[in-house]
Amino acid sequence: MRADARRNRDRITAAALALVAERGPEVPMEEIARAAGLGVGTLYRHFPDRGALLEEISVAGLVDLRDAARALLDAGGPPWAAVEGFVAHCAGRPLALIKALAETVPAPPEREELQGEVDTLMLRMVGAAQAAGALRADLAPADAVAVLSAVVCRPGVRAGDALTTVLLDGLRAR
Amino acid sequence: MRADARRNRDRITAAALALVAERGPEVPMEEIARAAGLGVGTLYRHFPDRGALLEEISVAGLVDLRDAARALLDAGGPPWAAVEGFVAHCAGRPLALIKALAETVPAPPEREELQGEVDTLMLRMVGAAQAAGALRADLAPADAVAVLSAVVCRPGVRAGDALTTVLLDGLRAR
Amino acid sequence: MRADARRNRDRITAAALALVAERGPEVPMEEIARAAGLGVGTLYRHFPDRGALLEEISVAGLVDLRDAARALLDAGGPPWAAVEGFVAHCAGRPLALIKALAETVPAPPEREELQGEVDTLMLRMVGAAQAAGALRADLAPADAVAVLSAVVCRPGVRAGDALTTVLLDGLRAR
Amino acid sequence: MRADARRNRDRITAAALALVAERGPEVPMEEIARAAGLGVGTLYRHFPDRGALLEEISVAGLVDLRDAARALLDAGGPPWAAVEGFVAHCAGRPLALIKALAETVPAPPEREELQGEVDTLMLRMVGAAQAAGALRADLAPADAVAVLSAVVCRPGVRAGDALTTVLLDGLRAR
DNA sequence: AATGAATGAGCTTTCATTCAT
DNA sequence: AATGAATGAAAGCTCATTCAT
Repeated sequence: MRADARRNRDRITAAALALVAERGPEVPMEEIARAAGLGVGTLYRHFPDRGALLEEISVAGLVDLRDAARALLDAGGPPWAAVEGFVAHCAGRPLALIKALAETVPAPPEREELQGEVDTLMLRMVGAAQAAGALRADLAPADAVAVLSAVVCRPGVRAGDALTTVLLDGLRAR
Repeated sequence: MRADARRNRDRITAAALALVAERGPEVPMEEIARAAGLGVGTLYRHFPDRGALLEEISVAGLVDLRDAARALLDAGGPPWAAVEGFVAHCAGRPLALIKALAETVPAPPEREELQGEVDTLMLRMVGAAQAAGALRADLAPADAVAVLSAVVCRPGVRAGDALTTVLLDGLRAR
Repeated sequence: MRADARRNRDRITAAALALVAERGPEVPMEEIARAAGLGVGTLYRHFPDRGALLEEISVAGLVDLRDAARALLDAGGPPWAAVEGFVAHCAGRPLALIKALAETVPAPPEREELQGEVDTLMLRMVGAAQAAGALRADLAPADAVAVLSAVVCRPGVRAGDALTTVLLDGLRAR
Repeated sequence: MRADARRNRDRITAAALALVAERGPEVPMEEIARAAGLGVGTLYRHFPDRGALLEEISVAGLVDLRDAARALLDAGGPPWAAVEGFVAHCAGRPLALIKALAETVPAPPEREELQGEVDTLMLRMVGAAQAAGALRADLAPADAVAVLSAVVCRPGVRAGDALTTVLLDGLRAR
């Protein structure tokens, strides 16, 4: 792939991410192109249709999530620190968007798989924290994961804000 | 207003609520009309444009919220019970939708005012719970309200589900 | 169907027939609409997409062909007269167009069936003429039908012109 | 012109001929280029626009036709044999396409002239056959030429097929 | 008053053509 | 000279809204 094509592709995904986050998944393709400083035709050369573009965005988000979860688990610190670190990592990322897209765009196999990896990693994270007695034991691991996901995916969450504080306190073993 | 007109109007708002909740705020007007068992023309007789219809939905939701909050406060029970009662009341209502609309559709004065009333009532509810020592005191009331909103605005929220439990536990004074 | 809708539908098919015959099956939909004195939206209300419109045209053409063939057979005149009459009927109709469409647009069951009826009727017509000793016997009936179709479908054929004269003389038994 | 440029040009016209015959005159330029194993840029280096490419195709077809007609006339065999030879020569060539293009693409002077030459040659061929008593005399030469064109321009024509047989028999003097 | 047909602006997508690499 | 990326105009189609029936 030519260097300029690569650069343009990246500009497009960045612009799309920003605009979709701000205005929803129906922003005119032309605006995305304009925001990327390109013509629509170029956008369509890189992504055959809107679906492909949205897919790219959601996949990139999941990759980021998976990598973060994996790094925290591999770091080998205290399990609860991994949970806190994960929440901090997610805060401020447009996960709401990614989740919304995951519901809108039909999932390609690639994304199914990624979603599965993320789920598995989060389950391990939560399970380890429970095993260490840091996370309350009266929740099924899957429920704890669901709680984490739900909070972390709200637009505008920030590490240390009231919601994450309450969430982490609510999850902690007494 | 004639009885049949009233009935038609109600059918329209019900259909719109259901369809917007299910398919997003861009559902074709024609589908809303069809779901209501009416022609588009009739829909437009009741609501001059899509904005007015969405507004109606969100206003109706806020009215319901305000009335519930007010009733719980007026009931005079223990303050924490009011908080739990509020969560229970909201369960199963499409508040997420209403909130989303509130961000999408420009707010008419009527809704601004309603929103203000709801905010005030929730602040009173939270303040009372803090005064009674039931709700942790290290949170600004406005932050506690934000957390409560987050609990209540999840689509599909149920009283007693994992997230509700965790967040209410996190809000409680130790 | 309302009277005005019916009228508009007919205008659309007439305009489409003329324009497609003149400029090929890719004429802008907007031009067809304009030629019919209508907006594009109306065109699309009647035909969900270009394919549906082309289909309508080709089906109408086949119906006409079938009816003509049937009438000539039922008239009970001399078999060769039916063949001549059929050629005369077809001359000047945009059958080339219909045939071209039949190759372009994927055939719906309705058209398959019509095509079958036309084929059957033409085979009967040709078979009768052979049985009567009017049409040369060294041609398989299906070949004779193919010859007839091919000539009759050329744009611009006219009854009595050189091509039809030569065709009929060439088909006649010596 | 360099040998490779020549080769590229020929590949392009061959690919264009095949694709246009198969899919109509609106095949994307990019597909023609791909079929020729080249980039679009190279295609445009050889032909300034689509019109020029189509023109090239139709001109090449007419040149072939003219040369064949001329050779048959110059061969000095029996006039009717020239007619049959002409039909045989055309079999398998996409003359229908060439004719269609001749109607679609505005004719440059070069093609006008070629067309004129072909017409003249065919008229001479037909005239000679009439003079020899082989071709029926009750047709104007131009009409006989039109019939001959019809024979020869069918896509898929083969010497000896049903239509060719019927029409040549129809043309023959009794 | 209800209906649903007509309108036309707006968005998606395609593709001829140009031009940087 | 060849390539294939970028452009933007044009065409298909959808849908909010209006208005004749």
